[in-house]
Amino acid sequence: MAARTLTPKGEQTRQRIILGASAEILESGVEEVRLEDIMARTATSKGQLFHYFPGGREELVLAVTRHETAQALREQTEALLGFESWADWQRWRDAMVVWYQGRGLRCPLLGLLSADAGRRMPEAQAVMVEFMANWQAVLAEGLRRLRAAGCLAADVDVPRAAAALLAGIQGGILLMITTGRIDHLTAALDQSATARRTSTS
Amino acid sequence: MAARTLTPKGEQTRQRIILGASAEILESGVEEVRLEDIMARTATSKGQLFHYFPGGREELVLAVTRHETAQALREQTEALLGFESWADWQRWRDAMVVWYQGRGLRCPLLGLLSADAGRRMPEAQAVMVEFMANWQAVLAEGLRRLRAAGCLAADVDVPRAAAALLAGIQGGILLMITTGRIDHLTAALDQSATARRTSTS
DNA sequence: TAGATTCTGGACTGGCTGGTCCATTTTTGC
DNA sequence: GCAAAAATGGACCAGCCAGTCCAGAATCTA
Repeated sequence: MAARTLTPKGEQTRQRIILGASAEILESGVEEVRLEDIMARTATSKGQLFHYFPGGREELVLAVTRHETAQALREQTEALLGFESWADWQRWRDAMVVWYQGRGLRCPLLGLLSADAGRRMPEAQAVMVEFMANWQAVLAEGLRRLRAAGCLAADVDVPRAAAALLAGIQGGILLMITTGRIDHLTAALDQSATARRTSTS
Repeated sequence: MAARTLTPKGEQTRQRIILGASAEILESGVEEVRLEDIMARTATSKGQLFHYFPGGREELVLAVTRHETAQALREQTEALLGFESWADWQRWRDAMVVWYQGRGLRCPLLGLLSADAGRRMPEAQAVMVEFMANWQAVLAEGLRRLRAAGCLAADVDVPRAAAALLAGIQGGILLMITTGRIDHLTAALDQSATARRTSTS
């Protein structure tokens, strides 16, 4: 917020804190993470934390939220806007599964919007809302391309299908985190497209 | 856990605490609720809280989790095991939407399994896992009945469809809580069945 | 080089809140 | 009616942790 001047070194430290906090949150969840944990992981002092994030814990979490959403949106955009064939969809679907498996069935974002976190941090929630809208738009564009390529029935309501797909993904991830199983996610991903498929590849 | 003797009066107080805690959690989220809030709402003292829940906060939350999951499962079972026609499905779908709207787009359960809560309270998480499995089974039975009634294509993979449906519901609720909109939930519910429908009613 | 600015470290504080403890009152069972 | 058991009220404690503060080191700028 405040237009403060940061030296290169300062900028570096700031980034290190965001990355460390991000990792810490992924592992333990927002509520669970203590400033001390972040200090330990990033080898910083309390003075530094409040120097770079005068708003304290809340501002830091907000920065992490921004960082993670931007990252995720970038990756999804890159993957989905290239859709031109059924194989592309399959690749993306598989990549999603692998991505989460590689992270031990955790999600860097879902921990950020636990039901109550939003109430306490409206700014972070706003970021999440915007992120979801953007992701949905990207999903819609991907589906539109698939439809254009003839992989989906011509009468598919793309925006609505994208909404359902996003819900399926989120629920799949939630259930993955809760149950430790990934089959809800795969089932949701598969249903979203195969049900509307015009023909088998 | 401990086989303690409760007088009718005691049992009544215990129930009052669970109900009050449940309402408080619905409104503010698990992490946000303080014992003091529950005491105020239920007109009880700290002595009573620890008298009925020797395990303290954690035991109380566990009791609430058990209470809410049992309640939800009862309602869903009642609704879904009666499925005999397409109209039944429509009624259930509409009822789901109305139910959440009536609660101000909140969910008594989703707040209980925020990503990190599970790590801190494995017992509550286990209850949630079991609940999800049961709900999914009930959904599967509902779909099976629909298929038997000829409302769904005969080749629908019911267990997998149920998994996808559950994911869609959870994600829809999550997005409802986050964004304040209910259209993801409706899109997920509708897609799950309409895509597989054999014919229009 | 010198003064200003930024960066870093860490001791300290204040409030919050879960949990303990016990005295008192009410209910139970005989 | 009367012990015993259960229920209730609330004062008190202790640990945790975000946030404050300031002194000193490093870095920039002129």
